[in-house]
Amino acid sequence: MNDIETVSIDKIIENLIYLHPLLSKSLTRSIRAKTNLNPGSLYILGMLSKNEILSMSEIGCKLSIPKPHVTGQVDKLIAEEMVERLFDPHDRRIINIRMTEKGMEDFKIIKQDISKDMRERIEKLDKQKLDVLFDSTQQVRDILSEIMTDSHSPLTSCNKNQ
Amino acid sequence: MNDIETVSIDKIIENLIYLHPLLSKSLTRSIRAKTNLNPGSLYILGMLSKNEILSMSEIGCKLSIPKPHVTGQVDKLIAEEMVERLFDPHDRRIINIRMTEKGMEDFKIIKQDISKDMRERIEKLDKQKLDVLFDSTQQVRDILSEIMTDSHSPLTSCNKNQ
DNA sequence: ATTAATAGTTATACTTTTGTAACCATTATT
DNA sequence: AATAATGGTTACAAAAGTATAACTATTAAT
Repeated sequence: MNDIETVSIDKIIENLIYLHPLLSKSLTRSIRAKTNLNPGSLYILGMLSKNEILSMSEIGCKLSIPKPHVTGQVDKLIAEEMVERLFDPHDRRIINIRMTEKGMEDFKIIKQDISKDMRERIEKLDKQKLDVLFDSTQQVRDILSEIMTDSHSPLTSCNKNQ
Repeated sequence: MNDIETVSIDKIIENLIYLHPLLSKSLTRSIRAKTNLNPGSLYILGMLSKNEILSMSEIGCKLSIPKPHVTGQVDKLIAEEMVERLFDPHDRRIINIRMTEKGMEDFKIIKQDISKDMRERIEKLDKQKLDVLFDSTQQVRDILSEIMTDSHSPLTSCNKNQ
């Protein structure tokens, strides 16, 4: 790793640190204002929309949520009938979670609702900046999703008490 | 706003929603583990490193933090001697905040500390992906910083009781 | 001069998030 | 068969963020 790359990494991290509160406030605020769900359970929905079936542990692993917290969040989603438990025939300890049809429909609407404020801001951008934002968020997402979740590494990294 | 642009906006928002928990867990966890500060006060430092001087209200405005909360967070930073109060000669109601030398040095070290875990992951990327991540985080940051903070709009949008 | 508005603080209550320890049921190991 | 490890739950405590009302000091408006 040479000097130029080290400087790049510093800058990347600085960008991410700066970016986070901007996203955080906007998202959590509108999630709370416009849905009955809390941010955490919504992120589980997001993860389930990318991975059709996940066990409780896998959810905790991918989102870095301690296991007891996963139980609570999923309970809320089940109460709303947005996800369902599937019992694993091969290992009766495992409980798999999958979105229901209702969950997918609701999630779609929720995403539109919570994005309303942000949408109004984004709509003011000119075509060129819109394209840039589109491409760059996609790239950040792809790369971070690759390195930040632990799903690509052996299960051992997720076997802690979380 | 045509259909293609609408679809782009949907996708951008989906990307940001997905991105958020990935950043959130990693950052807040290491902030707690490696500093005496809480995430909120660190975000204030981040904002002050981009805007040399900000009043209490402007801080709350830019980070969407209610005013009483700003007081508490800044108090913590002052206790650590990382920021200082400057009294405005033109309007004695206003208290401006600026990072101290110590604050800048500490902040630099803190950033390195909390980025350690993330750095290890980013370092595994090949040169090409590193460059892409560098450019795209920069672009997301520039554009979001433009539209997500209220600093570009008339003060009226920040004069609520926050 | 009086009133209204602004900047910031104090105090309080509340919700959300986070962390941890102990526990049960099931499966794997020896 | 006994023990250890895993997946998940329950329960509780601590930390952080959020919201609101009431207050002081200062400035602006009439």
